[in-house]
Amino acid sequence: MRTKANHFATDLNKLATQAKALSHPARLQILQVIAQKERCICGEIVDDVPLAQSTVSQHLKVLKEAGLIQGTIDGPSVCYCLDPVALRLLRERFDTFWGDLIDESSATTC
Amino acid sequence: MRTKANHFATDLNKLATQAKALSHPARLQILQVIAQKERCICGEIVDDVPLAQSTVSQHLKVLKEAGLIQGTIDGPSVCYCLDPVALRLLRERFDTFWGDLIDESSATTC
DNA sequence: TCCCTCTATCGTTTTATAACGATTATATCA
DNA sequence: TGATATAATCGTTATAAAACGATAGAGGGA
Repeated sequence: MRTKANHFATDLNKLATQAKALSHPARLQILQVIAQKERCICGEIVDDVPLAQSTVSQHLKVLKEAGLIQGTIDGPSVCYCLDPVALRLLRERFDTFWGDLIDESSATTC
Repeated sequence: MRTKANHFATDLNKLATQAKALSHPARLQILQVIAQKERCICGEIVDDVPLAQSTVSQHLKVLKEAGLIQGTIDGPSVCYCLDPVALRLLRERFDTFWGDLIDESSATTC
C-alpha cells in the first residue's frame, strides 16, 4: 500500500511500526512463549503455535525487525530471546501516548 | 489473508485487534487530535492530517470499530470523541501483557 | 424548494500480509 | 564424507490495507 508514513511525526511512526509488530495474535503468543522459556529455538515455538514452520519463521522475522527479540546462531539452530531494553522502551512509548490521550480527555463524551 | 486468528487465545486476539488499530501513524495522530480538541468533527481532523477526506473517514471507521472512539451525529456533521473507558481497558490489557513478558525475562539474553 | 456543507460509501488501484509447501543453506553427528 | 536436524528463504495464493476521486445522502440555511 502506498502509506504516507513519512508525513507523520517520527515518534508516531515508531510507535505505529512497533504496534504493527504486536498486531497479530501469533506474534503476541510467540513473545509469551519466548518469555516463558527465557530463551528457545524456533522449533520449540513451532511446537507451541498452531502454524507451519515457515510461517513462524516469518513472524520471528517481523518481531526481530521491530527490534523486540534477538536471535543468535547456536550451532544448527537459532536461539531467540526477548530484547528487554526495547520492550521497556516500547512500554514507555505507549505510556507516553496514553498520557497524551487520557490527560487531555478526562471524561469527555459527545 | 487467511488469518488463523481463531486458533489463538481470545485475550491475545483482542489485544492484537486493538494493536492493529494503533498500527498506523495517521490513526495515532487522529487520536491525538481528538484528545486535544476533546471533541471534533471529521473536517477538523482532515485539516490537521495530510490525507484526503475519504481516507480520514476510513481511519475513523477503523478506530470506531476497534471501540477506541465514539461518533455521534450532530446536525450535518459527526462529532467524534475518545472512549475513555475503552482506552483505559486497552492500557490495562497492554500492561498485563508487558507484565507477562518482563517479569519472566528479567534480564536474559542469548 | 434549492443550494450548500459535511461525511460516509463505492469503485479502483497499488501494495502489504498471512499462510503454506518446497527448497536451500548451515551445522552437527555418525 | 554422508546423513540428519534446524531454520531461513523462495514461490505462490488469497486476502486485507491504504489511498484517492467521485458519488450519494442527510441536514441546515437562504
